[in-house]
Amino acid sequence: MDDGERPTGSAGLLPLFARSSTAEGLEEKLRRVREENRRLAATLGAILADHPHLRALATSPASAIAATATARTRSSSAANAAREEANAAREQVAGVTVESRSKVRTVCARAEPSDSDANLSVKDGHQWRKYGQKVTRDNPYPRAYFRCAFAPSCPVKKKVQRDAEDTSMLVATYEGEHNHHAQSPVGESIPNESTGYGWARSLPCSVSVNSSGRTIALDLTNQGSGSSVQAALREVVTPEFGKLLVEEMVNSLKNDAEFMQALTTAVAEKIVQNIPDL
DNA sequence: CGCATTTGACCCGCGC
DNA sequence: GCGCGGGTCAAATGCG
Repeated sequence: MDDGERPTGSAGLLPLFARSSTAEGLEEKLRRVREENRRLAATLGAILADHPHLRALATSPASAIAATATARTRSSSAANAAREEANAAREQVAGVTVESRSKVRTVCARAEPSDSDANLSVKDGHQWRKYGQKVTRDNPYPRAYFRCAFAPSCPVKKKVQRDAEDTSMLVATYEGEHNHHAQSPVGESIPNESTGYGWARSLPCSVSVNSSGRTIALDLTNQGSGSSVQAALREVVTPEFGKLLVEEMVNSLKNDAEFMQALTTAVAEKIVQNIPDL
């Protein structure tokens, strides 16, 4: 997508990370950063003020967004796994439900239209090697078993199965934790097509959105050249689409105090990194 | 030819 | 103890 294009919903979002080719003074940069911070804080404050009901939703494990995806999940083949994790800590980002216990996470993601039953894939920045497939009793669609292919010693396993009732949904269950960084040896790049799992290990927030728009991953540690929330959002299929995504993301995250704190911290760190002399 | 995927067989845990 | 079902193994197969 053309860098010049920008989803309307993200207009003005974090322009501070835009690369400056000029040798404009660090002071000026700092001023812009501070101004941007003020704007962001004001915007978030206004949003929170306008939607106090979302605070209650966000603090409830059965929050609205989680309910949409989770309900589908639990009513189907993934119900057993989901029930087993009834006491698990829950994390969520718009459109994606992650239920986690210490080492088990269930992730719902919209399947790519091109995904066949034999080609289930939930991209998450890791390389996986399929080692088995099984048709389970309560789901006509086969369950695929994957191991992390990046490191032979990596204990992480992943199960992916199409939802029996909503076949456009994939349910991925992760077991264990990667003992290496989320990176593939041959660079399985996931520019705008990944599902969230990395946030479990890193602070949110670069934004990766799959083409269906139901899956968003945030990873602030993923700040390659030109990479930023703004840049990532530019890769969203259409400006309208991006706007919707932004709204959904904001709605689901803005009342999460932990997320906001993490976001603030991460943004501050990035500012410091971008201004070495600061 | 090497590597990833497929797929049938086998193992193991759990419920009856 | 037995049967069932989920999970894993490993040989066969396909593909680049």
